[in-house]
Amino acid sequence: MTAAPDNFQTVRIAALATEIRALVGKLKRRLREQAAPGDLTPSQLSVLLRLEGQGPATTSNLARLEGMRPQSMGTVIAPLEVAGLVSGAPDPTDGRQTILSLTDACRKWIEEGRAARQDWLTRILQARLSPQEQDELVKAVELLKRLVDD
Amino acid sequence: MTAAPDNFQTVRIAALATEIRALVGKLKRRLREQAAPGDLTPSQLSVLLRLEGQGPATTSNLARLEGMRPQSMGTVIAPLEVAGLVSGAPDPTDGRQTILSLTDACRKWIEEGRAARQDWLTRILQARLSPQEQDELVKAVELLKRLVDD
DNA sequence: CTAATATCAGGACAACTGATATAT
DNA sequence: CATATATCAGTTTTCCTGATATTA
Repeated sequence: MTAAPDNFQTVRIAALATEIRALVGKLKRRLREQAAPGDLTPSQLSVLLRLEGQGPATTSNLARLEGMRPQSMGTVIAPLEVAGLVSGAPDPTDGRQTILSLTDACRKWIEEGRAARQDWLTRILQARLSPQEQDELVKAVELLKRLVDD
Repeated sequence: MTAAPDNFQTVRIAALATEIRALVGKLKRRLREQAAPGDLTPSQLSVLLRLEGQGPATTSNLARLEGMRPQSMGTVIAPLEVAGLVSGAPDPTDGRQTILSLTDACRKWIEEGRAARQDWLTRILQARLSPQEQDELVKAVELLKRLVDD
């Protein structure tokens, strides 16, 4: 009846992993169903955050960092260029590459958006979690980011 | 220069929401790329967990709980029935409905799986998080489940 | 010539919407 | 007849694989 502590730990973690899998699927569905027409996809948001935090990069560069194929990254970025949030300039030393960077309009948009946005996820985070719970969530997101980013 | 505290809070939460969006997209990709051929999708896992925790239910019932259309839930469940993890019996009092419940084989499979599974997510949770960080993550997952399940 | 970047074309998957048969 | 369940069929989205042009 009594399992070894190691085994108990493994069971606990496997259950956590299963919960995370189920949660990711549900969260994804909720985010999509609540999305307004002009909203950015999670992938597009991730790219903008990365360009903001780490400076200009190429398509292949971003694709590697996001764990995605260059072809897929191309389709993620194209709408961002059309929307004027990202602009591409040819690398002067390597004709194959195009250096992508945030436009000034995008930086402004990010700052304004953070202050003004009242979308579904922001609303329920604010309305249904205590400040302490919000802190816990911030920490957990950092943990998961570490695992996913490798 | 100094914003009101409320505004500061809103900015912080909006940033958290953006991080969560980006994280969900990346986690989903990682889970898919690491998935073995016979693995269940997040939706299927979520259904099994729910049937395990709350007992038998119908397709529409599950669809509502998961925030999904009944047609979509049908395609989620069909492979589970083929695999013998879920079985359907006609409701004796309402001929329209089919009551879905876990098979004994599935209960056994869940328990064994939790003890033995060494998939990608379980591995990195175990290898790259301290026990304390694992606890933090468990708490955060509970918080998000509460928000998503409504 | 080999390797890397970027892009074009088509495919797979998991959700979606619309329409239909059946039962309440 | 109005409502609810379940399912058939086709569409959309976002990623994928394979193939190709260009440059290092």
